[in-house]
Amino acid sequence: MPERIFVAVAWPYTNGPRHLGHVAGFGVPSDVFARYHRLKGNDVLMVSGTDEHGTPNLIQADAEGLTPKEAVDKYNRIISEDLRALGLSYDCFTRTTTRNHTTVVQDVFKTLFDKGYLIKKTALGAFQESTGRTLPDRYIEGTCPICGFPSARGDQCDNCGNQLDPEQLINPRSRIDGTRPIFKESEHFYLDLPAFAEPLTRWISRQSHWRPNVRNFSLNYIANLKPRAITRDIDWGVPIPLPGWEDRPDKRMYVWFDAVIGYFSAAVEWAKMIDRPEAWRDFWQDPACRHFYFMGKDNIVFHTTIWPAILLGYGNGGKIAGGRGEPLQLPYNVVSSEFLTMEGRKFSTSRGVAVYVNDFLSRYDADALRFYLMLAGPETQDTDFTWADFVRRNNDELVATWGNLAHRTLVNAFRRFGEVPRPGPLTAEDTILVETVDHGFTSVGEHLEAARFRAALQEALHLAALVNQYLTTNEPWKLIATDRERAGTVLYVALRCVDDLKLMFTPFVPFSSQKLHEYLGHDGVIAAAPERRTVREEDASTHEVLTGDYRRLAGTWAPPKLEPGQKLREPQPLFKKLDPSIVLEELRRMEEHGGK
RNA sequence: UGCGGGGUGGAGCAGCGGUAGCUCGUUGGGCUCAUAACCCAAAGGUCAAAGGUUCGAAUCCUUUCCCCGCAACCA
Repeated sequence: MPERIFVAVAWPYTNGPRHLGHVAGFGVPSDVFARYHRLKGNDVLMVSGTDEHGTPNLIQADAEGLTPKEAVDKYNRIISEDLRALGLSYDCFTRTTTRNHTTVVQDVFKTLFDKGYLIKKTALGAFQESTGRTLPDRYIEGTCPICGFPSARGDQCDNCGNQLDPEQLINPRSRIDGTRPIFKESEHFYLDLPAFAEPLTRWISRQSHWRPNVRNFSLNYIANLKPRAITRDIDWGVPIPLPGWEDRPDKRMYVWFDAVIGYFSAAVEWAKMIDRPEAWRDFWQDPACRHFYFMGKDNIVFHTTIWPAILLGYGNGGKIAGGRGEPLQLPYNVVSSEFLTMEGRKFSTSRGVAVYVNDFLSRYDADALRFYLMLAGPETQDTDFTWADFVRRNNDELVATWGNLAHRTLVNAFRRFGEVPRPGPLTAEDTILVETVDHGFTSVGEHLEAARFRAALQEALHLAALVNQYLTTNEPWKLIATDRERAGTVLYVALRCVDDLKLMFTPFVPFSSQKLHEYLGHDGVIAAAPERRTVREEDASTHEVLTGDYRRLAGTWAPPKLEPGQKLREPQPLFKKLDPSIVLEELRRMEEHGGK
């Protein structure tokens, strides 16, 4: 029976193009997961979008001499094009500046307010005089009152390590424009997190399938919950839907609050987009629908405590859910990644230690990157991206093991038979190989189910190696002269296995799997590509989303039928071998951009 | 500084009380349908450091060092 699977992917921030570290952590893993579930025949909804409000976006806009809207438009376009080119199959990759998102966020806010989960409090905040905007602690610097370090930040001194409050700094100044910040009292709404401590504790305690560290960490965090501000003094964000607040240009929702609600609003948008405006309920109000969240490790508690608290508070209330159906679903699991470093250093945009996705894809294939990230990426611990390792894994593992298997099998079969050969009687060895590879749907599938992507890919590669071994031992290219039927049988068995493996590799390397599908003489799509589409909203505004039709696939997560006599198409190598000289080239390129 | 995670051959990982194992890479040999797979052999680790428990420790305990995240109005 098909299951419903909701795949929620972290929202990239629009203050610049995204680099490999960003897509390594959540982009590619979530897509592999979604593609696997679709092949299994499950009903998948995968959503995300760009996170476009907040101070860093404003600062970026100022730096480029753009209005905030112009700047986020620009980066939304770049980022969504990157994700499309990577083949990330979102059902709805949208943005936080849409009409729909505003409506949903305001509904959640209003509902929490009506239910008494919001607290009004006054706190001392720092402001930039020129703009009247809040100045986050880390954007203030000054002389450390403890050690005298002249460039201590408002939250802590990098020299002596002491934590600070920004008003303690001597000669505080804004890191944005150098002016002296003003400290004044300001009134804000806080989410009453302690009110949810008990239900959250009960809920998390039951999540025995979470990784122990995620669970323990979250329980530990809940023990010290404090109310958390959800509004700010800023003019770029979702307006606060309360009398006396909604018309104030200087008060907006805090960006983290509006962004996290995107998981819900994007599903609502998707439902409208497919002209079934209630369809989001299938995913958000069906207790059997499992929600998987993909993010970097720095975001875990957000998704295990703060976001669930908002969902618990909202329940099935508000205008959107409208008192109908079940309360909104809580996360089933959070799949967090560790961090990727770049040639031994942290990614740093300002220091030029970064490889941007669009830049990377202008020279290398998406599948090569996807393969590398899933095999050597930061799944369970921080890992280092090096160009040398990228080249090696591409050439020695992707090209040599899987690409070569597919190619040698196809080339031999195509040249000698032109079609899938009709097999004679299968030997015990033939049968065992086919059964072993068929079993991959179980073994690889179990790993994917549990989000153990590296293990899943290794298992598929291992099976490919077995088929390589089989071919070498049975030598159909020699048999062809003496025993054409046996040669055909061996090639049939190998093609059968390649057809199996094609499906197992599809979630990882969709572009080449689709090509292979066609070389094998099949029709239809097994790896649907996302596309950008324009959405028009009620207020006539438009924006672009990344979406696609992924529901009618010409393949399922099970041994396919490969009919003898099916015409093969002329094969081409699936992957490109990389010249080792690119390692130096890329390192030089990085240095030119300031990386040292 | 607190809390949590991690430090095992060149890389990625497994082992979690009985004197280190897997995959890839490296070196030498064989074979060759193929974007060279496959086969055979070999090199390479004082398991971050020190102390302790034990007949015996990557494996348990203590301390230290290093990396990372959270605490910190960063999203």
